[in-house]
Amino acid sequence: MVKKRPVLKESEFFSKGQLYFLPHISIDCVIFGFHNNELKVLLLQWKETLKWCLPGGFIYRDEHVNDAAIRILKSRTGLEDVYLQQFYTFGDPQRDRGNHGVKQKKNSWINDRFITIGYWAIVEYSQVKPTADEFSKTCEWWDIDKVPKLILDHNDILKEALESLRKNVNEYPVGKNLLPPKFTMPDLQRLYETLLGKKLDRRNFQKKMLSLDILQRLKERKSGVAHKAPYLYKFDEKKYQRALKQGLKFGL
Amino acid sequence: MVKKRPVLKESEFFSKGQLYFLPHISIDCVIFGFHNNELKVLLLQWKETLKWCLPGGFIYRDEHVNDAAIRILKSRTGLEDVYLQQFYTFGDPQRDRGNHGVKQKKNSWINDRFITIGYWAIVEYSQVKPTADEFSKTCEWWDIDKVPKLILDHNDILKEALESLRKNVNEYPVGKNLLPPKFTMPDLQRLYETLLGKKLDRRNFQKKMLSLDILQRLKERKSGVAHKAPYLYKFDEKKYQRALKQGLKFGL
DNA sequence: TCAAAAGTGTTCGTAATACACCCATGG
DNA sequence: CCATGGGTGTATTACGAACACTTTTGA
Repeated sequence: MVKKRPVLKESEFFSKGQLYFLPHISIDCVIFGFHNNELKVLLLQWKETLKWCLPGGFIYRDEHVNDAAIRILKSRTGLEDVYLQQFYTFGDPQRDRGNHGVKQKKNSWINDRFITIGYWAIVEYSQVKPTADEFSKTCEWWDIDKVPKLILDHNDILKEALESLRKNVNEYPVGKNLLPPKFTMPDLQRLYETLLGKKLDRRNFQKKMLSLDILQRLKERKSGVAHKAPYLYKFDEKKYQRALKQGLKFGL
Repeated sequence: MVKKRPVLKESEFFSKGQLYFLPHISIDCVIFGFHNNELKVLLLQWKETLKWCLPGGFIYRDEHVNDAAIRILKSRTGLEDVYLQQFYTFGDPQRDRGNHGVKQKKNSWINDRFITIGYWAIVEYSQVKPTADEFSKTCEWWDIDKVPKLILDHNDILKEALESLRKNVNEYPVGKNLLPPKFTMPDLQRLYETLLGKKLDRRNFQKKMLSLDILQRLKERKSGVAHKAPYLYKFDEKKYQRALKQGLKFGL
């Protein structure tokens, strides 16, 4: 169980000269969603500079790094129990060499060198309530192809996260996390096509997905659509969990 | 180019009360070798407690984390330019919960909580000169199946490293790094069998390896062996590099 | 009524798997 | 001289890729 932590304002980061957080170490989260057949990523905009960045935060001195990532994720999305994956730790001493830094206060601990631990998460778009933090003006979804220049090395981090996610696509059924509970086969295909960046054959795709034996076709069809109405599917929870344990391969 | 760093004794870790290294962050290296058809890992033994651990170290305040890993690796093996891979960052606040800690000096910075960044390396066994550091008595190769209880969570780290290495086996030709320049096809097969933990068919293995078109068969055969003398192979440097760029799949 | 999208099934080629024969060597 | 390990080739299978026809729907 993850310990509850108060949300601190910057003025409360210190107690008797002692920083609540570990110095020099931060966490950055790349939060992916899927909507309108587009892959989205959640970004924050700084109040003063109006520059964009990945949601991130620091680690309490007695907090598990993974718990810190969960906490940060929850504070920006409102979601718990999401698929969250640590993918790389960025340790360049000049991570701000691109000159998109956010130096704000002189001699602040926040201007020290930071090593950042990168996590990515896949979440159900419609469930997310994007929530800004104390330092930021807004928190918004961005189309992955339209992401602006971010602060520090956050564009690099995003790039690496995407690569890591793509590698996972063939080993983990990401649909469960990125799609709503009920979805159509074409929906699922769009998702994979977007993630993999290539077109897939409709029929072979369906065959492969069904052969994994983790989907359950519902009797209903999608209503109010043009052309022939596609069936709705959902993940069969039991089979899904069983398949996860023994590790399933996609090979798309 | 990696900056040269002096090897500091513990008494020299501080200058005017300022620690040379980043606090709370360490690096641990899992260094793999292959010898006598067995997968080996390089371990250090502490002088006082005689407990074993992974080679590790700290990060200079202005040093790239990857460079720190390279530096640590070189100081324990004498090798540069090895295949080194960051695989996970371990962030449990009670990493010493197993009670195999090495608390030595009270109130020392070294007893603080540490987050450690894990790297694994694959090296050519015969090229390595295992070298102990200031704190350790010896530095030795251990059979991967006979590794003793290590300090802190180092057994976990080793386990994760092995898993990460195994995942890489199918995407990276590890033979080049783990075998001597000249080797036989059975040698290569033993390596893969050890890494994957399963027997492979002799003939299919050879077919697959040759089909990758990165090996070059030499005219010589291995001498002084019982039974039919196997051919020697080496990696064709050009083809090897070309294959690496376009990414080759093994599927073993 | 017809274009566009969805459901279903067949063929084909390649790649993985299984397996058999001959050759060389040291004990 | 034969048991053991190594070199090479072939049959079989499985899976992914390519592809065709029918059905449904709203504009």
